[in-house]
Amino acid sequence: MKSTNASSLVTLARIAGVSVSTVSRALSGNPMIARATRERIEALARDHGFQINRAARNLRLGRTGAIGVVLPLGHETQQHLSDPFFMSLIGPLADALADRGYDLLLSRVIPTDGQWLDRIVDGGRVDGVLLIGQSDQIDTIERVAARYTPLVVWGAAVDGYAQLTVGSDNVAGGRMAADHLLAQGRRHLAFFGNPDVPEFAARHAGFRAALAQAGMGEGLLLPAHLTTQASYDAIRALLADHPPIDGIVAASDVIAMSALRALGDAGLRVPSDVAVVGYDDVMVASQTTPPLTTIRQDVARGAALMVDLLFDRLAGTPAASACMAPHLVQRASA
Amino acid sequence: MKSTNASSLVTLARIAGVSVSTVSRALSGNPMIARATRERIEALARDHGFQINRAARNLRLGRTGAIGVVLPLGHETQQHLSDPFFMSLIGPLADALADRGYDLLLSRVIPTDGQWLDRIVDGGRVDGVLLIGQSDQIDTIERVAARYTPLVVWGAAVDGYAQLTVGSDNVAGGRMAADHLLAQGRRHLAFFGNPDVPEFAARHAGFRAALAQAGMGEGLLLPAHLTTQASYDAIRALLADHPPIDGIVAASDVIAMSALRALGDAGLRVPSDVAVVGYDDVMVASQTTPPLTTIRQDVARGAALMVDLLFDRLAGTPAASACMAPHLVQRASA
DNA sequence: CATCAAACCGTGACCGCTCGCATGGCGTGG
DNA sequence: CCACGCCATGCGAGCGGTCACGGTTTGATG
Repeated sequence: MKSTNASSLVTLARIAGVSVSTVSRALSGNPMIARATRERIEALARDHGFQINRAARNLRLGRTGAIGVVLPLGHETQQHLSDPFFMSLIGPLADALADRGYDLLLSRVIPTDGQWLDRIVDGGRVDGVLLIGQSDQIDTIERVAARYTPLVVWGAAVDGYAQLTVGSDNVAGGRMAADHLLAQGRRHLAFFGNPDVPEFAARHAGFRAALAQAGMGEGLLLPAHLTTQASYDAIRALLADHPPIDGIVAASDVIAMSALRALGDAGLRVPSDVAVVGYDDVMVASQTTPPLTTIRQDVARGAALMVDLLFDRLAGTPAASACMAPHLVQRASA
Repeated sequence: MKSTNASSLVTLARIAGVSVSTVSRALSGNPMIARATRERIEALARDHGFQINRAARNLRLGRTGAIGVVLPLGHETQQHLSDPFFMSLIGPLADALADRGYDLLLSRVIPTDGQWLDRIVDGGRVDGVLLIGQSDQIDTIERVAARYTPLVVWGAAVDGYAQLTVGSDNVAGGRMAADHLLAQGRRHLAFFGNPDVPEFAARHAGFRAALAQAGMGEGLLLPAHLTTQASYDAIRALLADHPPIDGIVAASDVIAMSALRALGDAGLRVPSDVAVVGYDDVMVASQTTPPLTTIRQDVARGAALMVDLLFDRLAGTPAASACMAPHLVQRASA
């Protein structure tokens, strides 16, 4: 008997022969309503395809019912491409938020001033914010996080910063990548990635720690940008000097892919001449030639964690930054 | 004087010394309000960081202020990975909708029955729906499109179907890819892709048309799935028979990348032994080895078009499906 | 100086929902 | 048999806007 969509609670109430408030309570599972009544009303609602008006409900409850998911694109102003790793977080986030009855309000921002995040949290359009990556905006984020609690960011937990973060242990990941290369007998390692991005800085720190521990010095640092063309160019330029490199740790798979291509174009073979390990294990990492050895982060778990922490914050429950252990996925590039 | 967020129209009205309705009208640009008054109120609103409560506004106006962007994942039930091409559409869509003051409500659905789209459009949570891809759900989409007009789908315009679509000319694209291979002297062509997806079917049609015109017969069809592993396996299996293939048109870049890897693993060189052309020109297409020759679709323009058409529909203006010309991006794989 | 439009602005109802409080019905002890 | 308490339900205000309608100025005009 799927009839025309009963437009409001009053319609349903009239049909059921009870008051509006009874219907409201029945549908929201309020125990004050007798079981029989509730079940009768629920059945009626189902038959008439009735769904509560969220806008009205949220207005009354003084909330928006939406969570902002924002992608800051601070480090890549020339192109609008977003990192495939971050894009892959969005799907699981959408699912997790939907499970909790919240809408996901997506926005991308290219930070032009220090106020971009203030505008979002003060806009009154969301009950909380999930930041996908710190980009090079960690200070702005920190300032806002100090006054706005329902904010969770994917990225690095940096000492002295209070922002609530979820991420993998980037130091461990960087170390893992370097150790893997060292274990293969590689001796001249380079790290490709812009250390202005906190996650990359942490990976670089892990990389250096591994080298230091092995007594291999500092290693080389190439602060490659995230855009593919820029990093390709930078890598080509570096390679032109024929530095004695036999192992590369890339701060992301995207950079690793640029490296793969640059190495190939420079006549170097991977992994025989130089081994490459990436970071993230994005979907295409297994499809490169050779398939990319990389440090995997658990996207699905990370998304779930971010949402959990955010709702802890919304509920006033104390919440602590979460750090997940990354692990090495060995393929052919190293 | 950025003070505490003036919480409502009445607060601002009190501050401005006018009535609530005047503030409402001033802020919505109603010409009934004197210019001076309006500007004064606008300044006040700005100073106090006041932003209109969208939930209340939308409730009163009887709309939701949100557009649903939905990713149907019909053809890839085992994995949740979404096609990078579709993911890349989301960013520009978010921007275009934000420009129009609408929120973007993202959801992914794995169609389990024929009602998934009905639930979305009848849910009353969105004013319109943008479907990212037809997947294998074209009939469900068509049924809903017949009764629900604010619906635009990215995909193929199929003869006899009334749904409003935006997409590139897939037949032309498929033909273009095949012609490119034929022009290089390739004679034994194969098409990799599942023709249950309407866009892929159209690309395949173009592929066959090109072969027919060149008198090269039908070509080979491998209905590869979209998941990378499945398509890789299928391609390896095909290659194991050593068919006389010297050119491959892949229905998407993701499939092309699987093909590249499968060919390499089978000891075949690209492009000398077999040339490969992909479809979409996703970000990583330029990073494969060899870089992928592919058929490019203009994502940004497509996103803008989808939003334009949707708002035409919302306004009651007649709108027609749009078809954009694809073009060949020649790199090294063919 | 009275009159009247035009131009502005204020009043109040209402969008659909939630929840504090009032109310009705019924079982039970005195 | 009545007073009392408790449980299930109804009443109505109000969340923050919008807009139809009516009221008040203002300036031009007879």
